[in-house]
Amino acid sequence: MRATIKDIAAKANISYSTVSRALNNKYGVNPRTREKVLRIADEINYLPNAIARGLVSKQTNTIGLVIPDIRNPFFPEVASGIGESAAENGYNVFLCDSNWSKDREEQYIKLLAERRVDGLIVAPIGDSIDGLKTIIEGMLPVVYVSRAPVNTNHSYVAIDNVRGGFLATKHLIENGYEPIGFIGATEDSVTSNERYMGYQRAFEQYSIPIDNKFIRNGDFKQKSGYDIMQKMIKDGTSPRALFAVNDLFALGAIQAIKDAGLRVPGDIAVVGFDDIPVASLQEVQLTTILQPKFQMGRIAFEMLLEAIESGKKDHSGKNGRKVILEPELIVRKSSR
Amino acid sequence: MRATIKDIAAKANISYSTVSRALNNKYGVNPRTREKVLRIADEINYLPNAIARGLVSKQTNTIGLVIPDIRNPFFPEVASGIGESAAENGYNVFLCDSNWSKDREEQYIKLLAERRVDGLIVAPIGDSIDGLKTIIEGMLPVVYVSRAPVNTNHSYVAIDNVRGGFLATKHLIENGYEPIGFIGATEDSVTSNERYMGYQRAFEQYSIPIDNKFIRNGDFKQKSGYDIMQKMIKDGTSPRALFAVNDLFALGAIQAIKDAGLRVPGDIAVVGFDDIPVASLQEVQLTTILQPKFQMGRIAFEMLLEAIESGKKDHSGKNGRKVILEPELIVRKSSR
DNA sequence: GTAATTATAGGAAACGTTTGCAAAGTTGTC
DNA sequence: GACAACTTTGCAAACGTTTCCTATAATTAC
Repeated sequence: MRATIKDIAAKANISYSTVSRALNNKYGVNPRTREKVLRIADEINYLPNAIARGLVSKQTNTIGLVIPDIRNPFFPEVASGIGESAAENGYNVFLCDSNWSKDREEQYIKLLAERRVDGLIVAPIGDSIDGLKTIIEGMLPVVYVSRAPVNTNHSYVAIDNVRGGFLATKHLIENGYEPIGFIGATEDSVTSNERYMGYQRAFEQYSIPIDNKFIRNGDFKQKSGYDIMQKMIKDGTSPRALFAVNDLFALGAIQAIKDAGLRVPGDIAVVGFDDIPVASLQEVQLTTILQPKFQMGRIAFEMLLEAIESGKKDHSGKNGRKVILEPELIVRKSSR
Repeated sequence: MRATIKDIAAKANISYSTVSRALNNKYGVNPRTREKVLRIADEINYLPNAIARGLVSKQTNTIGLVIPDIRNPFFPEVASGIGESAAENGYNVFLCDSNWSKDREEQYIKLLAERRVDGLIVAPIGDSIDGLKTIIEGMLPVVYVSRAPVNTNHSYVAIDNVRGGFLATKHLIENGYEPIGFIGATEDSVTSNERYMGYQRAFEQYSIPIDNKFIRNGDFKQKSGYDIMQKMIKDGTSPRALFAVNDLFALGAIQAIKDAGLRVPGDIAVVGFDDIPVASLQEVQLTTILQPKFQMGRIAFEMLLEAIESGKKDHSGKNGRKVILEPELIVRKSSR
C-alpha cells in the first residue's frame, strides 16, 4: 500500500493535519517539525494522492485537450504550444485524441469533465456542440482552438479562415491558373466551410464563375486527398490548379498527380493550408497558408487560464474572447 | 455547483446509497426506483465525479502515456495504437509530452502517479530510470515502449534496434557506398546506442574499419540532423553515405546536403529509421527501417492491461515480458 | 398464519486529503 | 508575574463516492 499522510503522522508522532500543512508549506508550522515531516516523507517514499486532494480542494491543476487527429502534424504543433504554456503555469495537460469520431470526442469531453479538469481546450470536429452542450453548459471553462462551433459564446483562438482561403485562391488566380479546384471536408466542418468562403470570395472578386465540377469533399486525411485527385484525373475533370483545405489533403493530391504521370505545378498546381513541417521540406515545397500553430496553442492556454482564474462561476462564455490570427501565404514550388 | 448523488437522492426521496447502486447498475435495486433515479439524474444533468469515485474504488480506468516528443511523427503513430487499444478496453489515455526534458519526464510520471493512474506506458528519454525508480518501484504497473532503460525488469515492446541498424548499414555497404557515416543521439540513448551496435556489426561482418571521423551525435530533431550534415560538408568530412538513427535526422541531413548543392543519393546516400509517414512521400522517398508503430502501441497497451489485471500486487516487473519486433528495411530513392 | 427466505433500502464507514476553529504552548511587555 | 499576543498544534468536518452491514418490506413455503 502506498504511504499516506497518516503514516507520516504516526512516525512523527504528530497529527496528520500538521503533516498536511508541513507538506504544503502552509504558514504556521514549526520549522523543525516541517523538516522532520519532510524527512520522513522522503524516507517512506510518500507521494501525495492528487485524487484525494482534488476532492476537497476542487482544483486539480489539470486541463483537458481534445483534438481530432494526433496524426495530423498540425495538432501536435498546437498541443506543443499549449503544453509549454501550461507547464509554465503549473498545469498539466491531458491530451485526448478523438480520431475524427464525434462519439469519442463527446465521450472524452465527458470523461475529462468527470475527472474534474479545471478547464478544457477543444479543437472540435464539427460545427455543433449538441452533445457537449449539456456537459459543459456553463459549468466548465472551455476554450476552442483552431476551429469553433458556430455561434458559440465561448472563447476561441482561430485563424481567419476566410482570408486564408481567399489568399490561397487569389494567388492561384493571379498566376493564371484556370480552372481552380477545391478539396474540402464534409459539410459540418466550420474550418472547411470558411476556407471555401474565401475561395468563393476570390472568384467573385475576379468575376470568375465557380464550376461545381471541381469542388470535392473528403475527410482531412492524406489518403482522401489522394483518392479524390485520382478520381478527378481518371474522370477527366481535373482542374489546372487545386486549393486543398489542408496540407495533408494537398500532399495526398500531389501523390495522385504524380502517380498519374503528371507534374506539379506543370500540369496541376497545388496549394494547401496549415504549413505543417513537411510542407517546407525542399523535396516537397508545398505552397500553403501558414497558421501560427505554436502561438495559437499558447494563446489558447492563456485564455483558458484567464477563464479559470477569473470567473470561477459563470462559464456560459457570455463574455468569451475571440482571437483571430492572421494567415500568411507561403509561396513555394508547388504553385510556381 | 455540480449536481451530486445526494441531490438525486433528495429529489427521489431515497438514500444516496441506493442512488449509487441504481446508477451503477448494481444488483438489488427495484427497477422502478432505478428508472426514477436515472430520470432525475438526466433532468438535473448529473455527471459522476470520477475523482471521488477513484478515491474509494482505487481504480481510475486511466493510464498515462509519457513520450519525449509529440512533434516527431513516430510517437503519434505509437500513441494512436495505444489509444485505440485502450478505448476498446474502456480505458482513457492521458498523453504527456516531456519534450526531451528529463526533468519534465520525471515530473510527468510523478504527476500521473499522484493522480493514481492504473498504469503507465513510457517511452523513456534516457537509459536510466533513477528518478522514476523511487516513484514507480513496484507500486505501479509500467510498460516501456519503443525504448527501455537498460537492465529494467519491467515489460516492454521495442524493435530489434541492433538488427535494424545492421540492416541499414549492410544495405549501404552492399550498394558500394564508402565511407558510411553515422548520426546518433547522445550517449545515454539506448535506442541510438543499439542502432550503432548494428552499424558496428555490419562493419565487422564486412571487415571494414570504423572511422570515427564520420560518427556524430545530435538530439533526434531535424534541425540537429541539418546542422550536423552541414558541418560535415563544410569541414570536408562528409561520407559517401549516411545512416541516421531516425528519420527526422535523415530528413534534416538531406536538407543540408541539398542546400550545399549536392545530390541524394548521387553525392551522399541517406538511410533513416522509423519510417514515419513523410518518408514514403514520392518527393521524399527516404530509405529507412520500418518500425510497426501502430502495432507496437497496441501491444504496449495489451501488456499493460495484463499487468493491471493480473498482479495487482507486485509491480517490480520481475516477470516482465519483453516483446521484440522485427525491423524491416524499406529501400527507396535516397539510397539507390 | 407463521416462519423462512428474498428483494430492496438505509446507515455508516471508508478512501486521503484540506481547512476552519479551538486548544495549547510560547514569547513578550509592563 | 500576569496578561496579551502570537505561534504551533490537534480535532473534526468536509469533499462525493462506494460498499459492507443491517433493517425493513415483500414474497414464498409449509
